Amino acid sequence: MPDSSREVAYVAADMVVLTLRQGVLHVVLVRRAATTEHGKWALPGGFMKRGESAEETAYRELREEVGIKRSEVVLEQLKTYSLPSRDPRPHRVISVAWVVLGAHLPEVHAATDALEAQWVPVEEALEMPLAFDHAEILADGIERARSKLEYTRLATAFLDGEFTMSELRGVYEAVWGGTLEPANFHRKVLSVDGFVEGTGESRSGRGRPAKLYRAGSARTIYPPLTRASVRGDR
Amino acid sequence: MPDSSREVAYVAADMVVLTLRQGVLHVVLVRRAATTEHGKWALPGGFMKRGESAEETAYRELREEVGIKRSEVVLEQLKTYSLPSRDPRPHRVISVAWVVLGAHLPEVHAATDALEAQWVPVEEALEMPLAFDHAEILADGIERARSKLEYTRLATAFLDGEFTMSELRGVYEAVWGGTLEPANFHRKVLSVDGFVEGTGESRSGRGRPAKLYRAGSARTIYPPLTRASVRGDR
DNA sequence: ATAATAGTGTCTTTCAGACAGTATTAC
DNA sequence: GTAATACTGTCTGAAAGACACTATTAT
Repeated sequence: MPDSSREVAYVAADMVVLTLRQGVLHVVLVRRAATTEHGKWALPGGFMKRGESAEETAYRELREEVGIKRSEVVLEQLKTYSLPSRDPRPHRVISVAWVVLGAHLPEVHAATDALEAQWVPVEEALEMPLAFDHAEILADGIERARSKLEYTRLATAFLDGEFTMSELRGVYEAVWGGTLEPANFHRKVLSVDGFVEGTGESRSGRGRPAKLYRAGSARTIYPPLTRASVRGDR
Repeated sequence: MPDSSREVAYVAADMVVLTLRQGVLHVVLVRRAATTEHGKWALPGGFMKRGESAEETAYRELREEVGIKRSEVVLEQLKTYSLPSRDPRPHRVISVAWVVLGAHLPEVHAATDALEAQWVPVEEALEMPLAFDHAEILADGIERARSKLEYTRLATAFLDGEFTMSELRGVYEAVWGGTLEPANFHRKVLSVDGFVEGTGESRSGRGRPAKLYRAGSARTIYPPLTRASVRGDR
């Protein structure tokens, strides 16, 4: 390539990995072992290797850094962060950020490039100082998850293959913060074509058994569910 | 950087530049002068230079390649394309794509790195074979513009500082394809707090003078306008 | 039976869509 | 005046939110 004024950059994939734990939205944070920003909390992520796409980098780092398998999660590209000031190292590093959603994701363990890795409630994580521009990425990622719940079936990515209506409502309540009126939620979800489909089975718990559903074929929900309907808890 | 398995990449900014011309949505395409994909139609774009962010690259290329000034447009980051197969050259090139919206953008002229540059109606452009993965980027960009009109004030980016309700409706009709019921559109827009604000002035045309509005302070529109309400023209 | 959870019915209000009708200009 | 465009009023139907009520289980 002739023009040496062109920048050459390392490409990182950084991930906002979200799951529900005891009904609370959590995100994975790792404490950095590398010398740059050593000891600081950060989002998990790593560098794109030769021949990889950024998406493959994300999947690989999920497995290597936090022990999460490709089949357990749904990936959604968030945004690319490219300010020269975002990384103090002399070479340029741009970050392609991802939102990663999964059901019952396992405990995370620190791999080689982290001193520590753990699930942190997002409300706490949003208050923590993070390495690089990861606080901004985290905030953008949470907001993306919140808004995508409105008009896509994405909430089902937080649940197993079969789930109850209460569990689905619980996802919305956890991600949006607050409560939703059960009757109206129920009616709304069933009125949207392809959002969920009944399995015919039920699951017994403390009270009346709940019908089970699985994710339907619709990718988007119209008309959307709206955050306007959350009732101010939390 | 010790690990040589890390990929190093050139970073391109490619742009889906949209404007309305005689009520029809148009996009800028350029015919490539470079040897790679020579002569093919492509989205305007170029490589990130040293010390630039990808956003600055986009603004610079807009000016250099198609003669559009920063103040004339609104930029919105679309997505990053990073498949190794997306560029035939031996070094990696990833593209950070942008959607660019402007009012009455000028005729475009081919700069040094293009044989030709012109405004093309998007319906035509979507049918054209384009260089690299630009056909996919274009389709994604159009869809982004269409969906963002629903729940943001973005439509005003296609208009001058002061505009009539008909002009605003014309933006929606051009981008979505079809017609909207004028009375309902009018009522809806005015019912959304901060979407537009009246200037007190009017503009005379062939019929009754139309009140002028300017963009309001709201960034998002709630409840959204919906594409469901377009009446099937086109 | 009671508590607990799941699910239904129904009332009210809001708002979108249709469309008839009025207002203000150019000619 | 007429044509053209801008704007308003009003009816109807769909759907959201509130909430009372019924259903089915475990204990």
